[in-house]
Amino acid sequence: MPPSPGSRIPEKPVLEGLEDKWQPIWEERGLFRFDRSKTREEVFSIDTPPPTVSGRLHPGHMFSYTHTDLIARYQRMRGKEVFYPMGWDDNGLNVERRVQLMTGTIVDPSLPYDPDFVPPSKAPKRPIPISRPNFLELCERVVPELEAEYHQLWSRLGLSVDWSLTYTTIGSHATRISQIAFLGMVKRDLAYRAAAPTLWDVDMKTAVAQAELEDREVPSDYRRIVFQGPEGAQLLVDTTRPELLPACVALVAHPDDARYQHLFGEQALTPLFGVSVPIVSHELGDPEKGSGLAMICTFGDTTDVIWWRELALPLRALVQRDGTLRPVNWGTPGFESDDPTTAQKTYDTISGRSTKQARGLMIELLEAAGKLVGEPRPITHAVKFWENGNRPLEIVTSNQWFIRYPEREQLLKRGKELNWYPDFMRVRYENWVNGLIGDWNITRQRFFGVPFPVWYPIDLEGEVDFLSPILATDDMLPVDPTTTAPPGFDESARNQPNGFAADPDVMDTWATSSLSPQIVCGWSTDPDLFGRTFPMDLRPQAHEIIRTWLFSTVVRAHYEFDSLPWANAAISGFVVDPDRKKLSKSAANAADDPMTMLATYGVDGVRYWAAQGRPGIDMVFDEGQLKIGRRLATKLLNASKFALSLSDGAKGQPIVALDRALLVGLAALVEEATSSLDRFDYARAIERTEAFFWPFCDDYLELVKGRAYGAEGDEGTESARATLAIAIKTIVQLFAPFLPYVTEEVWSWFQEGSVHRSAFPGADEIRSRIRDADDFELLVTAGQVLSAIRKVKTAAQVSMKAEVASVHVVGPAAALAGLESVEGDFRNAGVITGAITFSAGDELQVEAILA
RNA sequence: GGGCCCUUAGCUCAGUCCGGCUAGAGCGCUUCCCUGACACGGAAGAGGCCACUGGUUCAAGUCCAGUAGGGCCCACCA
Repeated sequence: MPPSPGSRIPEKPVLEGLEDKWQPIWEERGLFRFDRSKTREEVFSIDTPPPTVSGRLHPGHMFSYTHTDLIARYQRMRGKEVFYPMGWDDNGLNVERRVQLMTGTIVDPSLPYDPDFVPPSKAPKRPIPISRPNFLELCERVVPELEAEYHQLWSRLGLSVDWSLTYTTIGSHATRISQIAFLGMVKRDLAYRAAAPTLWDVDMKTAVAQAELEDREVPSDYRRIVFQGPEGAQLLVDTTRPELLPACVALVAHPDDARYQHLFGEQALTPLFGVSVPIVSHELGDPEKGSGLAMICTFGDTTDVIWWRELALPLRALVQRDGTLRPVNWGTPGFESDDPTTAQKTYDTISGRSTKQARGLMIELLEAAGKLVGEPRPITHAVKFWENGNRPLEIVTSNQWFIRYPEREQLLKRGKELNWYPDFMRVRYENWVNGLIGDWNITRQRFFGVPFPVWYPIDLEGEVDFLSPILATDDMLPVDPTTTAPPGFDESARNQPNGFAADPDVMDTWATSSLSPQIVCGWSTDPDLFGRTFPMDLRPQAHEIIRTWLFSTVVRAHYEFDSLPWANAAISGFVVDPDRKKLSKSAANAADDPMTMLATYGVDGVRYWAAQGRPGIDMVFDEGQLKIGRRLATKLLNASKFALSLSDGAKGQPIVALDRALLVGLAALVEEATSSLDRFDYARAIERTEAFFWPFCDDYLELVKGRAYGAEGDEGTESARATLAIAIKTIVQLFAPFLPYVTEEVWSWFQEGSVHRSAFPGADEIRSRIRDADDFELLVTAGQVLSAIRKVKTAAQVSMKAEVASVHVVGPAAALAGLESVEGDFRNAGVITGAITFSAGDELQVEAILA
């Protein structure tokens, strides 16, 4: 028997302080602790996105993470044991860059470890070069600080995460899982090492994956270069990259291009370098572009790579990893020339220069030699950048680890198996799958990341064989090959002839993130947990990383388990500013600082705002919505207080027609909220609940409060009290996933335990209290009558408690029959002292005369 | 170049799947009311060629075709 609420309801309930009151209690009681005795059928498991801890916190973080929590709290109330871990993505280039900026350091792998190194308190202008081990130490110190910031925000926001299940993508567990999965794929020949042309960021000096590319429009100039064709003919070739002329390996045109048909199979001579190159045809040649004849260089862009591969052209690579042109001896194999002396003299001018510097010099040289035709023609074209980079990517050839992509059809089939919310997001996945080129390069030439658990043999001459890896054994994992020797070797053989060399690289961050289900569910380490949580129920994430995180996770689960990693993917939208641009991380202002928002509008207010964002739909950041959320929370507090004080110890049954009408609407609401939340459409659920709640306060409460105040034992009074008790309990539960703090507070006034572990209301239970003839319309009509009476008072500019002498209601007979039963409630709510009369008519009309 | 989504009141959005009363809500605005849950409140009101053009239909915000604008994803960038 719950204690009487009267004693527990505060005189003046307020929102302030509810977070500080309840959050520690939830934590202390382990309310969201995962109970691993539950079976897979009883569990709802969530593959939480581990946020990259490198950026400034902004409203978008609260937005999408609230969405997931709404689902988690709902599923928990539906009786599911929710498996809701949280990860930190502290692995990868972004964090590495952040740590470098924060500490004012830069890694120089050639430096020895300095055990006494301490970074200056204020980051210096010029970064201090430090060793790789020193840098890793800094990361280990700084990253937890970054994570603490996020943890503070998440727990304040009321995320019902089980914080004992926290993981990091650089931690030893994630490292071990990444390495086990990697070695397994190598053994099954699903991962392999190869030298290949690779998109390369010359500033960060690392390979960049297709998924991290971004096109940017940049200005450039077309220059028209004169090649010498057969029999001295002049061939005009347009290019934006004249500096790559010495890397030219062929000229190409479309097979149907009449202007060049007679030249296919012939040779041309490059100007200045005198290199003989074939004239070839390929479908990708575009007669509309420039002269229709293009030079193929190794490598200027990804089309060059396609041409080079498909036409089996020779390699004449010049661009180095730092973005400069490497030294070349002209006249030697690979660089044959009709005139090696001129070629060398020309090339020496640009050798060692950056591609940009070389471009200017090459144009001058060509001009001086009379090999340029016409003026530069400025264009703007899309150039590939690393999404966080500053200079265009170059293409260099190096040794990299690749994961083979599954067959396209299989990937598309997985995409169809997955339930997408909203469904149209599947198209993005399919677009990406259909555009895949080559395999997935998972190598990064970085320092802060999961190392490859491999070494390479060194022969007697001291040459490293980078294509014959020595694999770590599973019992060694996690392993850092730069500090541990491979099986069968002693540390003294490191970097020695007939010894070994460590793989110098680390894995791409997605190579680890793609294993998030494996990491959290205990794959290969905790088979019992794995059996209770995998395949997971839900992957919530943003649409921008469908092509990366979602896609790569599907690939890994496909290989490892021949299944999907989860049944459902809920894709949230972005928070955008009023210009429809993604809310910029740099445009910081007080209004969109998360902690300020939470303090100003309360957590429940902020969560209300977030819940407006429907799955997959971007939402404009609007401070007004936060105010509304706060208002709703306050209203819930006050209305609950009132309803509970009236219904204290209610023992009767809802027998009055108006009361039963309310329950009809309530049951329908519960049904709609349930089906919406089952579809991850939390926005609709709260919208419907709110649309029920306000008229409940304004009309129903006003109508019945007089009756509920009545004498104990009176049937009408008992009916109103019983109905209020049912209604307020149900409403509080429906709001609970959205407004966890205020609902928990109200719940504590009249119930034991937490609302967040209570059973979500069922429509059938409510319907068991009503009869078929009951109709919600009665309440709607009664509300209209009440509204009409208020209108008269408003028009007369008098108080709502002004007395009404008489009321005459005209309306359809069916409506009137019910309304007559509400007469007493009208009297109380409308302050009607005189007669209330009814007469039949077509439309509802109300005439009220003030006293 | 291909694709997806969006366009409804000054603002932010429901309603479109499955066509059906006079197109809804909140914010903002105007006027009024301190009534015994709430003034961090309440009441009432003004405000809309549902982007445009055609079609289907007894009936179109809703279905079909096209156009324009915005956003995003993808693409071979000489």
